[in-house]
Amino acid sequence: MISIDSRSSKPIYEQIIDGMKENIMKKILRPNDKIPSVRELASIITANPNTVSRAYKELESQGLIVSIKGKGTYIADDYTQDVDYRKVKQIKGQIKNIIIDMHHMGIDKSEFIEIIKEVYLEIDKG
Amino acid sequence: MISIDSRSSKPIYEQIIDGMKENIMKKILRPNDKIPSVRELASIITANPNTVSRAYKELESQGLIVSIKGKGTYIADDYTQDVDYRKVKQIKGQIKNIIIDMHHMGIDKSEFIEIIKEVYLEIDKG
Amino acid sequence: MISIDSRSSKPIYEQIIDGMKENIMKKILRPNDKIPSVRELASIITANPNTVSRAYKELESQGLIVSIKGKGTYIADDYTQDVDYRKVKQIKGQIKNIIIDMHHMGIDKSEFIEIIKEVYLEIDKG
Amino acid sequence: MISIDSRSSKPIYEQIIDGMKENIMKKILRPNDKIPSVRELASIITANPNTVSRAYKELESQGLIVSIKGKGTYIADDYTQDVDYRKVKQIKGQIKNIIIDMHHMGIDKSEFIEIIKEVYLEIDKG
DNA sequence: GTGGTCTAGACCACA
DNA sequence: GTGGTCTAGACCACT
Repeated sequence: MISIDSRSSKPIYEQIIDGMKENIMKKILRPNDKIPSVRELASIITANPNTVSRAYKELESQGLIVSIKGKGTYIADDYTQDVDYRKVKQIKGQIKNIIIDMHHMGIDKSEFIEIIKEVYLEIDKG
Repeated sequence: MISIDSRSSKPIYEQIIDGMKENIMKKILRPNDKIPSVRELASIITANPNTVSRAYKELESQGLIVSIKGKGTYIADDYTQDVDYRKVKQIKGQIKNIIIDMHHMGIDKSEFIEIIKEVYLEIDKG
Repeated sequence: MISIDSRSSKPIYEQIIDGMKENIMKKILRPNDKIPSVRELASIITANPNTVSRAYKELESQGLIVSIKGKGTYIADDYTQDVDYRKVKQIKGQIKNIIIDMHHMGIDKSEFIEIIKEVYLEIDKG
Repeated sequence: MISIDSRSSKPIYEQIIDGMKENIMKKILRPNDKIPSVRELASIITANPNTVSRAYKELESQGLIVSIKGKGTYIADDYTQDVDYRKVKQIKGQIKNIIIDMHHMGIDKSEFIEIIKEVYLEIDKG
């Protein structure tokens, strides 16, 4: 369900967050679904429960999942967040750097938008 | 020439790299232009020379600038890099995460592409 | 009579306590009314009897309900508690935190008092 | 600057968060002020650095402070957040319970609003 | 058994 | 020295 690359520089807890979000977007996980307990997932991906807990807490603070003491953790009912303009601004900065890198490899605007569309297709397929 | 936000979470050496690349893309810096020495730039942006040095080393290893002992540092002649498929793949991963975050805020494909176009406009203007 | 949100972060026994208090405040439950037994209520709201029992014990220790062995559980005769200054002080602490959070969202004193009044209306209506 | 009650049931990291927010609201801490490093504050309040770190991370994700690796942590420039309707709704639930508790102690609407005003005065004075 | 909190101690990236 | 990440292990509240 979630694949972890322990050799990646991306922190494990972020990989869990991203993996979970991807599963939700692809509707592999749907509202009210139960997800693995902190300890279960930790043992599946051979990570420390605290690491999984941190990811779950972050997902909960973003309103994507709901944790209930003594019962378990569930996908939230309404997982559509409001548009966070601070976040959009930050993402625009990321995109700017990507565009500049692409430019230095000779990839222009239309080619870049093609790449974006490819990624959308990959998400839909995967 | 290069603006540093010391309160950003992005490391200063990366900000220098990105700023330099942006200047090259905007043709503010052209091939064979002389750029400030490590110490000069460090004093201009009030950073540690070690930090500037790290940025220059990175830029040189990417072939964007050339250091000539006893003369100074220059923008490389041919600064168009080859398409590095490993890098493209890594960027696709970044884009995937951005798309998923956007999706959770209710921003779909066409709106996202609009945002990309906005960023292109901002780069051209800026 | 009492609605339980099993996906809330608030413990179920607290939801039972709060629900019971709300019913008393709204005069849906009046002094000497008989309330469901622990097992009955547990089956109604599909909770563990231990959980309901804990809530009843708490309510009884606060003097809001009375259990009579072999007969059942009843709303207490005089359910008006004395003003507990320790509790008022603790609630003031809660309010302080709420005020600070509101302030950071740009909600000032008069707007906050409006919100309080809204809640009073909702309780009267509900 | 921040007082911790280790005997309180409120987690230490929340006490740090609330204390910091209070200091910001009272303008004891102003934008761009440097706050104690994770290790410093941990030693001042005799808590574990991880605990302080968790509080700082939460404050950063709320946009109140900015952490810079290798430099330190600072009060954010613009600490006014948008109105978060999910949070307002959650707070309304808290207020509802407070109102019900107050009612059971014979404290009615106008008296309750008086208490709110008292808290505002205490914050301004303190 | 489930999540929540806390401590202790380690290693890394950055300035 | 500063923050960021991770592990290991402990205790508590809730079901």
